[in-house]
Amino acid sequence: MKKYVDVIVPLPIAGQYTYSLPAEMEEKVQIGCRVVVPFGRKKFYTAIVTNVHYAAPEGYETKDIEEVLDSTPVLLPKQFEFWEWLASYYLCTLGDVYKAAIPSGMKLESETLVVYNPDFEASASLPEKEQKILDLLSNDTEQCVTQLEKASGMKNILPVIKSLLDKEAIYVKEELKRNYKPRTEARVKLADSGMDEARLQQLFNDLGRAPKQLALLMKYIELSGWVSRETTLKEVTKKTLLEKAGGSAAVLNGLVEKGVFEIYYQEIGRLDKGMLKTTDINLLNPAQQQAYQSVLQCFREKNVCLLHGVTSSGKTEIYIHLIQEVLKAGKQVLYLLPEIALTTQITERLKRVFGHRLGIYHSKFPDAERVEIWQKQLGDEEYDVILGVRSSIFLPFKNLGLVIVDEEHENTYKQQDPAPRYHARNSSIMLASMFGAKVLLGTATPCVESYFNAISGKYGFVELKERYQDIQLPHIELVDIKELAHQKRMQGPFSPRLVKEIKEALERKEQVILFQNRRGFAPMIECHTCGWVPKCKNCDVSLTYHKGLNQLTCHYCGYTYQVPRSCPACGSVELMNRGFGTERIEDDIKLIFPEARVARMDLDTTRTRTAYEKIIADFEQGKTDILIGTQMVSKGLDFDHVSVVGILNADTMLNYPDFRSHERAFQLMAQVAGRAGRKNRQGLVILQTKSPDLPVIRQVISNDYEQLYYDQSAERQIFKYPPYYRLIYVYLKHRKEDVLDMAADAMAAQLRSGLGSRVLGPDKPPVARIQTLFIKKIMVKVEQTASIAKVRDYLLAVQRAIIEDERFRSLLVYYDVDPQ
DNA sequence: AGCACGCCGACT
DNA sequence: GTCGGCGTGCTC
Repeated sequence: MKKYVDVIVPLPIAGQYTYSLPAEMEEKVQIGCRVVVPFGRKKFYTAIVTNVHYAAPEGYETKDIEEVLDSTPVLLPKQFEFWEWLASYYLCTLGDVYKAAIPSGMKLESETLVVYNPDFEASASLPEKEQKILDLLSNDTEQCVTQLEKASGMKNILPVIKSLLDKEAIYVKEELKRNYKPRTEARVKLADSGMDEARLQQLFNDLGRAPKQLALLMKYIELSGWVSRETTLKEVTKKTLLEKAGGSAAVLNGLVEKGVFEIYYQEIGRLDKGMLKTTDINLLNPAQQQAYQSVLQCFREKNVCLLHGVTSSGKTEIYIHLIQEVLKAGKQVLYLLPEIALTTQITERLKRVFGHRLGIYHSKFPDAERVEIWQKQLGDEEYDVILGVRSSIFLPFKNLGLVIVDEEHENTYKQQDPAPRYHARNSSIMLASMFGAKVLLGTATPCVESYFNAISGKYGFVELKERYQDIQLPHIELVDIKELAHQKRMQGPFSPRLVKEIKEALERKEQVILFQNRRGFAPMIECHTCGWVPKCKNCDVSLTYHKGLNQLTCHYCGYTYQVPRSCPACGSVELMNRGFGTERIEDDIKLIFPEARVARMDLDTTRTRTAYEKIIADFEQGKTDILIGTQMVSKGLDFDHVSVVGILNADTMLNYPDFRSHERAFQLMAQVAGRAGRKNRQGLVILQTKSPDLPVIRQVISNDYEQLYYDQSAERQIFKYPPYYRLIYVYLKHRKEDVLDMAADAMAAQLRSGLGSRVLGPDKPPVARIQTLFIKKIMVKVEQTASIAKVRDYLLAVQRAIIEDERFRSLLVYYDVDPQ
């Protein structure tokens, strides 16, 4: 009987595809293995097998599997179950989940291969370029286009290839290229396997006139342990041999040519083997000890526990003790951190304690490293502790015992743009429940939903109010910049009070952090005469001016524009900058304090991992006096000499049109404020705002999270927001605005017929056009008690009905479940 | 997502 | 008359 497999392809298409198996692959394939499949006319993809069966599909001819890539599954049954849950909960396809879950090195890439046609006879002489390519191919009959380009030294040979193709001198073959190449290391061994004392002596004599080669040989004899007559010689790498013997590669090559040495390549892992020797873990102070015991107590009854600990209360130490406990029981731990908080400070701390049992999964690491971690977790020597970012919830775990979600309130745990739009915190709770594992959520400023779940008894709840080593909380001073601006007493973005405090801090040789949650130079430029503002042609947003590049940039699509010399609307040459971005703050502060050493940390200055680490290291070592930055400066960093923190403009955060804006502003300001003041010294925070009377500002000043929570939760109950209701945003996109409007109205009406007043909108989102597509948003608010499966099925049914209408065929629909 | 097929405007 | 624009539908 013929065997068939059902597979997931890495594309945003619903459903799975069925392929037939050639007889020789029948035994090889298993559920969870990767296979290469032809898809469409000429494409090949790496797909994942979800089912093996004998049921021939009806209605179409199956294609054969091209290749089976694994002999054992790379996707475990629990993982697949988790993928299915994630796709259904977040309303996306399994293909979307697959794309996000698996490191790209484990998927193959299609690359065009050009093949020589030996039967070709030219009827006339070929153009020079074509002949050259053909000659190259006759030597090596299968080469890829990039290879040929390099070998011929010609640029853009595609037209040449095309012409040759038309003449049938060559043809193309679609081949899959393995992205992931194992790393190899060059090693040296004696070419003569039967080497003995006598032959060696002979060799020494022969090399008498080549002292450098002789020295190298002697070093090899020493390093390999040949002298001590060990039965198996030690492996000697080319690198160490050259280093220790002080020879050059040319000397070694000489010996290889004489047939003394042979070079061979050994596949090696990229992963840091880690220190085997680890330090003892720190003892907990009484407050930590008590919190630790309470967490353990909570886990007896509840599966999730919220640990609310003020900044600098030493939560990490509590995590370490818990991990130790779980490891003793022979289970694995997943420790999640938001990307910006995954710094060397924390990785070093954990490495010291867990040594080679710890694996780090970071998106800024090379992909090959992520592939190796994945493979390692499938093997017998898997890491027991994974410290990782959002996507590490997709790693294969065998016996997960605990998930720690540090800084659980961080909204970067929610993936925004490409689907799957999943929340790593919430998804990890599901993942843990599949393993019967526990989840610990830790933060100084819990997200309203988590706090609600904690005080309502759904989660366990532990508080830690004492700061480690009695570090005092900073003193926060409010400065009303609206009043000061009226009196024309502001120096750009700085109040006189802030300038004074910075000056004094610098005189005391202390450091300053300035926080402005906007990158670029100016959020927009404006014509002084007519008020014209340049906008992106693809998106409905004003452009940000970047002085360093002297360009206007769209922060939504990344498109850049030249700065106009004059206003295209009225011709005036008076274009002014409006508002302040981090770049402009940097310029202004340099004018006021020309002596100070200033650094800026935002998305633009930290494109690479090293750049980020350098800025941090310089600041830590006191090489910089003032650090200006976006929210990046607020995360997971402990600096010892910061005495003043300036929050330049709280209003940009507070005015954000979103039900979470006050919660988020509180979290951000509390985190930034926490950077001020260390041992024995109280730090000072200058909080500049135009709305000093807002309750949230008072709550920041008194560090009163509970009051914030009660205000926010009351508001959310009235306006039907989480945690009382579950939110789903339905996004509709279309190239034509009028079609979009009609479709959105039709869809909202149809949704309302089933869900009534739970449906709001359609609305124009703040950015109503991105990358030439117009956008509308419908908001759906459902009761927490409602069946999410029913709501999901209803949404999808309505979507299908709308797409049926031929006017709306090219309408794009996607969902954001539990939007952040 | 790609890619092919198919139907309408500006060019040899 | 055709080349090429993008709107539409399909991929086992």
